[in-house]
Amino acid sequence: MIALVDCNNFYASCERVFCPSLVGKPVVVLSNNDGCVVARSNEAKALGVAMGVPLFKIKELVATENVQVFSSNYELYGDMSSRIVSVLRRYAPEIEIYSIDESFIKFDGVPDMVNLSSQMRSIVSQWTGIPVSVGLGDTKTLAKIANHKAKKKPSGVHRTGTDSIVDLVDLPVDKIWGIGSKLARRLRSVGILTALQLKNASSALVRKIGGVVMERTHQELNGFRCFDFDQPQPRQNICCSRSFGRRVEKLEQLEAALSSYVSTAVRKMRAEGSVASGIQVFINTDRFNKGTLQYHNSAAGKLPCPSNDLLTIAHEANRHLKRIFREGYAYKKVGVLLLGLAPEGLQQLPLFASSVRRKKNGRIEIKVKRQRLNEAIEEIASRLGKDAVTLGLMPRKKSNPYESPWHLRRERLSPQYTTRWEDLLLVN
DNA sequence: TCTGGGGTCCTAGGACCC
DNA sequence: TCTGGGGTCCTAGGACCC
Repeated sequence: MIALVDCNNFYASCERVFCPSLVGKPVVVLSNNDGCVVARSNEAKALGVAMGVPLFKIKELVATENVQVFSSNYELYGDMSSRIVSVLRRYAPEIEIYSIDESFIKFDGVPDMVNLSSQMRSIVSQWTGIPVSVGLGDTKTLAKIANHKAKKKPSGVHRTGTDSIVDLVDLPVDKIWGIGSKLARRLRSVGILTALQLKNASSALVRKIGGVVMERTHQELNGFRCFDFDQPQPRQNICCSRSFGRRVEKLEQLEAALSSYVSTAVRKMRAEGSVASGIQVFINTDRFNKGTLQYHNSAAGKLPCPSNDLLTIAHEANRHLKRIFREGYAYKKVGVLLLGLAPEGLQQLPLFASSVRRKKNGRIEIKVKRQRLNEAIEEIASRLGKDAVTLGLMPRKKSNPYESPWHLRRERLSPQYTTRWEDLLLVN
């Protein structure tokens, strides 16, 4: 049996834990730059606030209904997420963290799963303050469907079997995990509208319409596991990009933003102990602003040799940016991807690299000085915060973030209750 | 005025090999 | 008239997920 534990309205619930006066009120959490709604409390859903709607489109509703609006506080949500996982681990021989608010748990051979799930659910709630729902099924796909049903039950726990006709008969195909809008449209065109119809369709037909991907989903609906538990793998790619608070036209400002994103991406990569073999840089104008000239382009290339050296990568990124930058556009976004990630130490060294030395003990040492520099940067950042040491291209933090137009808008940010001493709540 | 960010997997097609 | 068969690797693009 597989359980899917999913936090209810996760970001909105996190805000509530430390601000109980929000309980019972409509709460929404916004995407970066305070752009779109990405989480809603039940009360906000009841008011008709749609997932992904831009804030400016619901401004009136926010005012008339007194909707509580928050910027994304990823420091808080990330920390709450790991607390929840640590509670789940007490119950779970095997757990796969699927996203910031969802985990799969393997419970093969455990009797009375429903009872255990209820227990687990109330402990998570008691210890972290976050409400979760638990879906149970023989496959991940069925556990997902069960979770869907669990969300609507007061008990918050539901089991879906391959024989649970009632769970499948009225479930539209696009609500199935792995079936998005495109595949759903193709299925509807051959008269398959519900999960039950898909389950009972022939493998050949499913294969023809949706390829091997949908065939796996089809198998899973019939109780055959196709998606196993993944071991946490180091990532293959790391991407860092942001939309700007305002439009940006100057190359220097794009360079500043890009080098800041490169720093973030390289920090993540180094934390995973990986090196990148290539990078890609992309820039976009504002696709929503039809009135202005549009331009989007990207440039990619291999690094001279696989590396996790900040200065090398920042330099390459900047070179790519210059290749694709065009004068006369109002840019909205820039980003960098680190590609072809592999564990450090396994990479092939360049044949004639002069910077490679062999030490007495036989270990190969690459660019010793640069390595020390990177370690020093990390050390400073870990003690004094990630903005304490920056590349020369990036302006130092200033009192008014809008002096550099690419900075994020985060006007409704709650405190980092659990990760910053200054933000700890005071109890009288 | 204002519309997010970060991933994975699969497939098709091109370039190349013998 | 008629032009093979089997591979690998890479990239771009599409589809999906949260």
